[in-house]
Amino acid sequence: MVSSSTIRTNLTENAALDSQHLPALDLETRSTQDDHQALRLWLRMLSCTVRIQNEIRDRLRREFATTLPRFDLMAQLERHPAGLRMNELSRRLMVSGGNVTGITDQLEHERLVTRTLDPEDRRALTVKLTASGLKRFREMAAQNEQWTVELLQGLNREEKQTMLDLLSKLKMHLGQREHTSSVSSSRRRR
Amino acid sequence: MVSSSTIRTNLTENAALDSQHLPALDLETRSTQDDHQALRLWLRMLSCTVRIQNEIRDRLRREFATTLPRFDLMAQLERHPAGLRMNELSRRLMVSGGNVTGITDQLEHERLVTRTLDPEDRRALTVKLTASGLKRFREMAAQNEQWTVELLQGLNREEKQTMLDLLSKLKMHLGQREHTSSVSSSRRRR
DNA sequence: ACTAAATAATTTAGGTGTCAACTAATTGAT
DNA sequence: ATCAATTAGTTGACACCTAAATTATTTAGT
Repeated sequence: MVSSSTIRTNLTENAALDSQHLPALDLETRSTQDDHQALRLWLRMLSCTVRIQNEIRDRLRREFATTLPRFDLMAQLERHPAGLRMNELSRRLMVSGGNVTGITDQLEHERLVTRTLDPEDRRALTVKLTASGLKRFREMAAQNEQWTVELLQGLNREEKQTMLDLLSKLKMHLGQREHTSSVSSSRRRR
Repeated sequence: MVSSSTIRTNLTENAALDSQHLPALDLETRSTQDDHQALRLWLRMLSCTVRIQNEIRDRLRREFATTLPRFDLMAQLERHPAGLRMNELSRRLMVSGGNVTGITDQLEHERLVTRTLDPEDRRALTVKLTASGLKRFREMAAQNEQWTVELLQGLNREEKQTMLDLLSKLKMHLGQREHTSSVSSSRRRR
């Protein structure tokens, strides 16, 4: 559901010390320990993601003269042959509407997608892949899949599955927090 | 070691189906299965990272009127009170040198860092936090740590540790691949 | 010593990203 | 039926980010 975006976050990891089992700790130190654990996990996650993303960005540029945002937008359209509206793309790619406008402009100019007026709702547009857009995307997608396999080789099948499961859990909780936080934050601000 | 950056990558996850144990599969289908597994893992990782990053970016903007790249650069400087040179910052933040120039410009203008000439090497500059920069950073860092604890609440202590370990392993392999790939890619291209 | 190669930092051009302000169309409460 | 509020999309201003070119300095091979 996310889309190609530039990850930007604080990465300040401190290698080494991956304490395997933490035996009973003084309860007072526990919360600070947990804090550091969360921060370290976040930084390491970000670090890995940025590395992989930078590598894939480079390869897309060198091999296909394109960019990640374009690729991601096309990926969404490939899964939805009937086309998607701008706001749907924005939601799925997790970027702002203005951003989607810009990327769609590029792709339209390259004749890889089309914008068509929605007869149901004259405010809306439907974006679709063109035939050549689809063809181009499939070439890139095949390569992209191989690249991710290569880049994630460091983990074996079981490890990948474990991580996938943990990330699912995390994602679910992030999704839940979404509403409560937007309510509380808008309340906070007015 | 990474720094705040904008993650940009293809996210196209398909919710559901987190098959827990995969019993003996037809060997022929195995490789494709693995491919999809790697791709799904990558997309889910990206999805989670982008969400967390977006949330932290928003909070930094609202509460401190700053940005992630600025925060990340300051975080590096806080760990190195003697200061860092531009190329070191670039390496640690995993962004281009030109980018570091721009962010440093901003922070210097806000009087949060200083650039001083390195007497040892007249090409080089040393960037340091100012007193007010350090004060400001510590306020933000405390909040930032609380935010990450909150955002990663979805995983318990053991789960966070597992994920940290898996990411360490992944990161190590990514680091190893670095050389071989840069060699092979430069060889490929000329 | 001299000069070619390497290194540190900046600049430039262009894509990506945000937010906030805007236009146009639709919805919905009276 | 009307008109305020909402929704879809675009635009503008500005920050970030990269790759490639540029300047200035240092290093190293002869």
